[in-house]
Amino acid sequence: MKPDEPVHGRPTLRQVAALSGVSLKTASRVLNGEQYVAEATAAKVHAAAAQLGFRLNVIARELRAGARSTSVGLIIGDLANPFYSRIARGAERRLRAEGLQLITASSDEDPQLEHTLVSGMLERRVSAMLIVTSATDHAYLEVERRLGMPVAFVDRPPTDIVADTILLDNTAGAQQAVEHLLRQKHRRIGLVGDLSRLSTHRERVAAFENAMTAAGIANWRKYVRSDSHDVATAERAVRELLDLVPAPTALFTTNNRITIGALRALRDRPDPPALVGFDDFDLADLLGVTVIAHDPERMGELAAELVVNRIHGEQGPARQVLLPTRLVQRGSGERSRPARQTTSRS
Amino acid sequence: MKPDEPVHGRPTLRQVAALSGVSLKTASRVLNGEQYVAEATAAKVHAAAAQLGFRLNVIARELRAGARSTSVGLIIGDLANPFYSRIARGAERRLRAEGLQLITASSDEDPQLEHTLVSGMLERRVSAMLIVTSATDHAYLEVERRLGMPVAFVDRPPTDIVADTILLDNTAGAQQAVEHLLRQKHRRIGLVGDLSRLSTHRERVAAFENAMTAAGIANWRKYVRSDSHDVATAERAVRELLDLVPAPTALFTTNNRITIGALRALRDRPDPPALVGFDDFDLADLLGVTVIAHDPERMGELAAELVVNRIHGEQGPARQVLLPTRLVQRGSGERSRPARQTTSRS
DNA sequence: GCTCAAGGAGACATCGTTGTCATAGAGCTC
DNA sequence: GAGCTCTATGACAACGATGTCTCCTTGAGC
Repeated sequence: MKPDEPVHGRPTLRQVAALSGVSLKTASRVLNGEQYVAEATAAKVHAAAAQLGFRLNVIARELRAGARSTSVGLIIGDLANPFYSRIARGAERRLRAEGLQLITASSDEDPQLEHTLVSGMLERRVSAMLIVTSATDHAYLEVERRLGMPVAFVDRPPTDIVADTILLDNTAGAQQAVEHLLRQKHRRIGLVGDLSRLSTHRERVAAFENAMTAAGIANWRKYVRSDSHDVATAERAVRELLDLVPAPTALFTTNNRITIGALRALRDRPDPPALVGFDDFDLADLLGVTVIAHDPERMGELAAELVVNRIHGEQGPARQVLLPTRLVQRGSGERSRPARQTTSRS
Repeated sequence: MKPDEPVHGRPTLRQVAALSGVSLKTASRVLNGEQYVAEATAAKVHAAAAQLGFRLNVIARELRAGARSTSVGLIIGDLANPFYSRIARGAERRLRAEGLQLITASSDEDPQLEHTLVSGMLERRVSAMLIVTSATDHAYLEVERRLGMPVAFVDRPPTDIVADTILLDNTAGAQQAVEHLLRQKHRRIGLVGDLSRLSTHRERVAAFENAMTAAGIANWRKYVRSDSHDVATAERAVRELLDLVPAPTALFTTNNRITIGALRALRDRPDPPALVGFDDFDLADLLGVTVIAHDPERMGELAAELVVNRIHGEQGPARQVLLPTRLVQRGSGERSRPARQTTSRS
């Protein structure tokens, strides 16, 4: 009487079969709804399964089938940052439509941790990876690509390999921001930026630089502060900028958290500088914050779309998708025009 | 020459063994860092593994080991809602410390979808489930509990089974909100609430009712609007309330999205009512919104902690954890005291 | 009465690993 | 040199499921 011996632990198909007095295979047939099973037999098996609380083991099934698993990995910086969680939401939506399960992990923007997490997911045989990378070394993924593992990069391109990539048009976005401020006669425009390691940051700063230079402004570098990594450090960086003499009359903040840090720094200022932030965010409208908006959920969806196509066998060369940004004027970018410019000749 | 035949697809340990001319088991030993392997052999195997781009199949390993998998499932309403994504973040942090991988899925507050998602995760043999439930029927989980599957409910208790549960002290929180408004002589206090199906909503409404009744206010029911399910419907509900004659002089909104909807509705009002919202949120401080604050990340962490203990074999009865809330005054709940009360006798 | 098709059920191998056991040789002790 | 330990390796079964193949009954058709 071995069959029903392990009273403890989750029942297996073998136990269901034993309890209902049929073979393993017949039990399998019943629970998978295959044909050529007598009704009476099916009833017995179903009863046994219900009694034991049996559930098919999808893991074992997938192993046996040798097919790819039904999960897709996503690495983001921080699940609690709305920018990322929206990417995740978009990806989840698209994947679910394919019966795929999203597995998300936060890297804290740490390249080492990112690598560990990606490896863990690959060892768990996800059928594709979506990565918002913080790393600069992706060589380890080259072999994966050759083995046919679909990998899509989101928001930031890989540096040393070729892969499907979904990016924002950072250059156009930053340009929109700066030109908007320049049109209003701002000349001393501060920039508060993210970790310089991140490509998004670098592109936005480069576009800033180009626009400033094109406008004939020379000393812009003095008003650039990079490497803010959270709201608090951004707030400090903004305070620093505002304490300069002469202070900037406008600010460009390069992501949502930095914009929020800036808002905190500006809270009690009697005559706050103009502000344009990259990334839209909840309540930006109520706070009247002018932003460079885009659609993170769409980005996640598109990234999922790319890997889904690869999973379905698409073979073509790596694709690059560039998503547009748009300037949304809400007041903070249009206020406090520098009436009497002090024509600072540094 | 069968071993290295499948050039395509991910290599298996068998192929690594064949390429390096050792047995399957020896290759396994090398890649798992076991002892009793000659250095030269180990080198050969490592070389072969590197050449093929081999990665151990954790799925197969776990199947073989018969042990529980290293993943834990989490069901939330919506990944893009900061309240939920913070819960996820907290859970992720705690689970990672145990080497466990979080698998998150959004139920859109749909009981049917929730059931499907939970079943899918159980079939994927997660080693525990964390659930922010939107359902009222959890009988199907009773058999799981009996089989030793750790299940923790977060934010909302199960109705028909006993399980580990982490809740906010909704009663105290709502009471804090209402009493705060009552102390300032508000008598016509409106409530805008979530789906009445959700227990959190019902508890908050019940506490509201008790506080109002205790204060001798009779016609409170007229100012209650439930079943807002997003920002837009909440905004509409608030506009409705404000159009009543006499209009409420204060509002209590029962979650973050509803508070945001209320803020939108109040935006252009010359003489906005006082407002206290349940749930803290990003920028509430800048907007001067008085809230009933708590710590969703902590909630996720504690839930993870509970199931981790169960996974480690803890056997005791189900635990109930109640997390405190606190009133954070920021202005919106303290403004516009009803100077001349119109003593409306309805 | 015989053939043949179709329904119904089981034996067995297999997916990619690892635990257990067996084996063989080297080096040591007495 | 018999007996032992220790290192290094391999054969085999097993985890939980399913694809393939085979076998046994029936019943229809002639």
